[in-house]
Amino acid sequence: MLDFLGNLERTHLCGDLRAAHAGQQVVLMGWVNRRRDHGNLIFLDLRDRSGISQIVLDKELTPDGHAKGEQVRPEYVVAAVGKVRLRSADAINPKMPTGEIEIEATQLLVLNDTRLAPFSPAEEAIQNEEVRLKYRYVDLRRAEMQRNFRLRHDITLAIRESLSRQGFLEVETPILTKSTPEGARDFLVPSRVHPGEFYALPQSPQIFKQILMISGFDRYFQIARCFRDEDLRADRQLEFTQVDLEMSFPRQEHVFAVVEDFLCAGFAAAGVTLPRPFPRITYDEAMQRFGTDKPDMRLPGLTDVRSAFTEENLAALQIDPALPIVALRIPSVGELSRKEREDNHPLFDQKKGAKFIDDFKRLAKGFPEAAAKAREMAGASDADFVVIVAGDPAHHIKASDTKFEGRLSEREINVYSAAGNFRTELAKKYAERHGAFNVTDDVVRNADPRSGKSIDGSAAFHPIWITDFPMFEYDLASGKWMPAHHPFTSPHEHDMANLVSDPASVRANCYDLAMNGLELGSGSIRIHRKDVQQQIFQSLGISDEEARQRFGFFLDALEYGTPPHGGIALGLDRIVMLLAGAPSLREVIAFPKTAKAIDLMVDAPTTVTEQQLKELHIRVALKS
RNA sequence: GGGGACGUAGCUCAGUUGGUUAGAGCGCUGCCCUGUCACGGCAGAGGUCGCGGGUUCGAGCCCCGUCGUCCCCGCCA
Repeated sequence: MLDFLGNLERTHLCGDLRAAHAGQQVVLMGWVNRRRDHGNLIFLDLRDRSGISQIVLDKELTPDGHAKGEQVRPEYVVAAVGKVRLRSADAINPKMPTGEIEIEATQLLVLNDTRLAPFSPAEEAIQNEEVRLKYRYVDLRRAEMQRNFRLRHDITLAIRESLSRQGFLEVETPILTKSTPEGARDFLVPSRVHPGEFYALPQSPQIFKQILMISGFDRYFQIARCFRDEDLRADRQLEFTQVDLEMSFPRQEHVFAVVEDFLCAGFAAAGVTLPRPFPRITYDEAMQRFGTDKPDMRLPGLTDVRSAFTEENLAALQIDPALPIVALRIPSVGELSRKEREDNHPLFDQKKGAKFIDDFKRLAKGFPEAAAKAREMAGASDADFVVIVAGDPAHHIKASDTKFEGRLSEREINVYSAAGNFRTELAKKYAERHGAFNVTDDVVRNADPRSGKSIDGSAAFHPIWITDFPMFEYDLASGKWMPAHHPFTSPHEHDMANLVSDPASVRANCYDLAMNGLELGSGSIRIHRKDVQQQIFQSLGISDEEARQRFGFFLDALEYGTPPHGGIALGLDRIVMLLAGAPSLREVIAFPKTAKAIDLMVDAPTTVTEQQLKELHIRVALKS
């Protein structure tokens, strides 16, 4: 028999009670986390979003409440009325924040019962992701998930406040809009009113925010939902949230300062101090030092070990002397057996025209000096695992040989990136041995978001700006230069003259923010002049007609007094994921989709009725 | 589109070389218990071994297919 709430009002949250509340009359409401029945004495752990308090139901004190206590089961929703009392010294539970007190109940109301869920929110996460997502409402009751979403709220709020303080205005842009030029597949929404025509969901508010600059808003931001119809990953969902911003008359410096301010504010909200300014490196430097444009700096970078080898060495080892020769080092891995090393070989990307040497014993037999010098240059101790990565003359891949003074060629980048990818994969595999990621786990675990205290995150989180990306990338398949970014990215002013003649030499005025091996965001100074925009379209092989059809409205807008402007967008979900120490975005998104793009709780997507299709002028033609 | 891992009770898992009636812990149900907090004790229920097909005297185990979840490549500036 269930009780009505009546006039009863909750006075406190379960997790807030302390010894100081002793003697106070309280009313708590929540879920039965656990029940311990000792016959004439029953303990209930009552849980709400704040935590847990112990309710004592004594048959002598409250025969009625005790009788209800016998009937309740875990996850029943109850209200407990009673007095806070200090526990006797031997009954104190030091493991609980509320362990010094308990509620001596005078009344227990059973507000609702429950079906038995397939798992208990009182426990750790179960392994079965399918069940967790189907019963997401139960999963979200778990303390860990409650913590993640409170963290997400705190971070988002701090970011909003920071941007508002810096003069940014939050403006909402349409969800039903037109295909945007972000390169991913669009989600389309059929128009009922306009047969055969479709809206697209935004991949980002890109064009709208640029137009807001033309409109004179000067500084815009939005915590914006974005949609991309691409396959999912642990760090990629179909819909995700970006901290999106744009500002007028900026130099790159200004964008960096704004981002560093709000990101530090977000980290501070999570109880972590991030030192400023963030370090910066160019794209070429990032490739040389880490073999990737999103370096994880918690591990040693790549070392140029060319000088460890003589020309004869290189010839004997069949290494291309014209390409980089680098060593990657994973600390404290210990000596690997031949089988262990061979198991690692699939982790090396064969398609980059590079080869590797991971058998130092063998190398030392043939080339003792080179082997010793290479290890020494890489700063390797005996326990460190070192791999040499170099160009393979036997597997010369198709790539551009175009080489500009002071810039990396495509081939060089390929060798670096083969080394960088191998480094990342090995680092993941041997994480337990080198322990370089533990510092991040420790900081995340010890951070106390709402305490007002902040712990030093400088060793745990490594933000880094990557600048001076190439404007174009050589596409092996088509043999053409393709845009590396969306077509509104401004080239460097002094590279502008080479746009058509030497596309490979042109650097883009864009930048990425990376942290711990994750791309957090990406932005650029935009093109604000119609003549430059036309040149870019031309060099990208986009015809006037196509440009007009896809973004004619935007080209028009550009002609009406467009200020120089630029901005950036950071993945909010990823920021929260890092600070929650979560292995997947699903842990920080309330209702995420599976790797096959299914929402298991609501069961979406589904077919729709013929009537709905008819109204939308849609006919479905499935491949048989 | 491709590669890999997993799928046995509600959950976490074990299951030997293919061999009788498929096990454990937790959870669940009932009874007992006034100081537990992962309470304890006694008793009990609970299985289409993801699904379909095949091999075999015999399949949880072998083979083929399929479905689902996860991870990765492609894709996502």
